[in-house]
Amino acid sequence: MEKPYHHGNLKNELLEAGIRLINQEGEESFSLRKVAALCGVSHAAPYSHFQNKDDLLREMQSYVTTQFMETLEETVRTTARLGDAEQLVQIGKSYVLFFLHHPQYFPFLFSQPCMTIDLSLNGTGKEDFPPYRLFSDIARRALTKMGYPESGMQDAILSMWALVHGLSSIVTMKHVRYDQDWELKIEDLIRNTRG
Amino acid sequence: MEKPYHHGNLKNELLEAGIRLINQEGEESFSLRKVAALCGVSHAAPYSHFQNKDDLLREMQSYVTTQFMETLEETVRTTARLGDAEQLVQIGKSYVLFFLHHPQYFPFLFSQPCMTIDLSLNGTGKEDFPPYRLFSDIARRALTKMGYPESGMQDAILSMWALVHGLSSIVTMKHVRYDQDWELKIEDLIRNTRG
DNA sequence: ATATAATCTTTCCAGTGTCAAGATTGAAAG
DNA sequence: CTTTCAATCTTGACACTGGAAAGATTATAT
Repeated sequence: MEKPYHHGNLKNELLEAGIRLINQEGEESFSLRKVAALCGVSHAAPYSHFQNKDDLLREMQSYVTTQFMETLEETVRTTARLGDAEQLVQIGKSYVLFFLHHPQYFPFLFSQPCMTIDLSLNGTGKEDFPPYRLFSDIARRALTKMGYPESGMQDAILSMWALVHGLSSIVTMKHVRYDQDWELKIEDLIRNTRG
Repeated sequence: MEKPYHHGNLKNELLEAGIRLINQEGEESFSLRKVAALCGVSHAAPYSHFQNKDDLLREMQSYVTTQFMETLEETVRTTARLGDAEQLVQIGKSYVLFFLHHPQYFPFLFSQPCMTIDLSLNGTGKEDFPPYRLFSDIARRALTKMGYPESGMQDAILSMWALVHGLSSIVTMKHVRYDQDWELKIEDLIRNTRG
């Protein structure tokens, strides 16, 4: 069983091995050569599939963002019957839990300028970071049904997102001590906060 | 005018040159050797004052945290006459503005596990990240004066801090487009959100 | 079967963090 | 004032990193 010269599925394996590395050791000790070694391939092989290290990291971010979106969309589906306001709470919770379960993903996704979010008034939102866009859509629908005025809509959404995103940031800090159940706490905090 | 063999004030200059580097080029392209070169000193000279690169970075974080605290404490002083609730809003605004004005500081301070925050019930808070502790103290006083029950106090503080911290995170993302005045918006958002 | 393009390896280079050995100097002790 | 010593700084080395260049191998199209 000789190892073939051509790997066959190297690009995907590089992406997944890279993400595994991020999860285990964090962004700091990440290196192209380690990822190549994990795939049993020479240190320059990745350059056939990625322009450079940053390109690999960007595609990894995109890969993780897709996972993130799938998690959120799953939550959208399973909470469809709960009503808009409660669904919004659950999306927020799902958002924070994703990072609670994968703490390394938060700095990985947000330290670098990986995403675009257009908060300008004439922005279409088409190019926005998909998780933000999903949260924003659900929030807008919930607020609209609650009779929230369109004038303060974007601000309200922004402040709710800031809460959820800030909680994610806090929950993923290594040196934050908390002796209770984050999952319960997160839900409480989101539910009891109104923009 | 020969350069003396002994620099005289190298430790402080390394810290300040390092922080200048962070502000200009960000954390990514930061290197010990560049900092040494900026101080006109050999690449191994920093090892007389810091154990290693991480040690230098930690002291830089501590230095920046002190600046941050001075900014917040200045705000505490200048808003003392405004009443507790309004003072809390201004502290929150000051928190976010600090990072709006120094965007590189946010990932620099919070990507790595630089700080301790004890949210457990029996925590004294003595070892907490000072800016969080200051915010927490002001918030507790304001909420108490407003008759907020002690039972939900920590949660309320946490959710307000999450908002402020999350806004800081959002405001410092390079690819967030916003065509209006962040300063006004930040104040609005904090003022109109209630835990 | 041959040519071409894609994929992978090898080799090299500059830059990095870190360590060890030595050079220079300020400050304390005689 | 001289000697000693510890602090500070330099030089040189090492392993590791990202990246470029050139060549080897193999799949695919013609």
